Amino acid sequence: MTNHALFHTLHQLSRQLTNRLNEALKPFGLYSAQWSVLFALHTKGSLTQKELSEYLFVEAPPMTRTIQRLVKQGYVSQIPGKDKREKYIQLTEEAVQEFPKWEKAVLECNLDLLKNFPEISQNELTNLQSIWLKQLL
Amino acid sequence: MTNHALFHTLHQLSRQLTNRLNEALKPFGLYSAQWSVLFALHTKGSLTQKELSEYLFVEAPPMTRTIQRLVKQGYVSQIPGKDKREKYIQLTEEAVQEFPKWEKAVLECNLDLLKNFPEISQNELTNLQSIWLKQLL
DNA sequence: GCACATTAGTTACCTGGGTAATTAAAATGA
DNA sequence: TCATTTTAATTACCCAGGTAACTAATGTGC
Repeated sequence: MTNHALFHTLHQLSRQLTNRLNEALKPFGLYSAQWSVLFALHTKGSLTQKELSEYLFVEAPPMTRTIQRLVKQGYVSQIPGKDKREKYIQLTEEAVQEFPKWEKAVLECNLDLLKNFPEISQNELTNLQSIWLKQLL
Repeated sequence: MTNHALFHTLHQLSRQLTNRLNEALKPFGLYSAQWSVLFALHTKGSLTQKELSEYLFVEAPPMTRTIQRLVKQGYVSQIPGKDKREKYIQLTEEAVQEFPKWEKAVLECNLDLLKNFPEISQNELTNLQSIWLKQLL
């Protein structure tokens, strides 16, 4: 069963990457899940929690928690929508100011993670993963 | 930054696979982390918790928890070693009996996950992941 | 032998993600 | 209109994995 190796390796890889990212974000008091939200908001602008959780393929409850932590840290604000069930989430000024530092740290982390892994392999890997993931969703 | 897609996709894939595996194990009251321990013990025989956590690249505390749950369910027993700090973990008779059912469910799950993903691609993916992971550890 | 360092395992507490049940607002339909 | 259903977000409670601090047993050096 070579299958087994496939699943096992993927799991290990995912954990390694998350751990390293958390390490890189530590100086800023941020965690990987928070970063994914901040990054999404930075590229997409204001989003409801529903839109955020759909975009990041995460269920609503963990999204609520991550956002609450970001609110507490002052990096994100919740703005009631016209539909009063919805809450629009957006970066605070402080977050917009700090963002470049965070992004730099993440990019350096990613570069370090990939430094001995040829770019061609990276692209192949991305392609294969995307194809598989698309079939699973 | 195509990098971003690489990390994001890998993370999504890993979560999908874990969720599906948990779904497949649900009828047996088992979870993915428990299965990885049961599988390791089935192929390697008796192992200390230290050996188990090193083999599965998991820290000691989560391993303790997973094992305690397996003990409670009667699928694993802890046997004090000659070195009284160590605990040897091994499958109970019940676990040995049930194992084939569990394995069948997992194999079917894996087959289903891979059914539309060509075998060549599977092998490429496994190779690329292994190479990358080896560089990270 | 005995003080000290190391090691296996545990405990407490954190983030990350999941489901089930709940609440409040909006949409629907007779 | 008003009862019913749907939906966004939350709460409570799981499992998975991480670090820090602790306990108890084993090694080490003097």
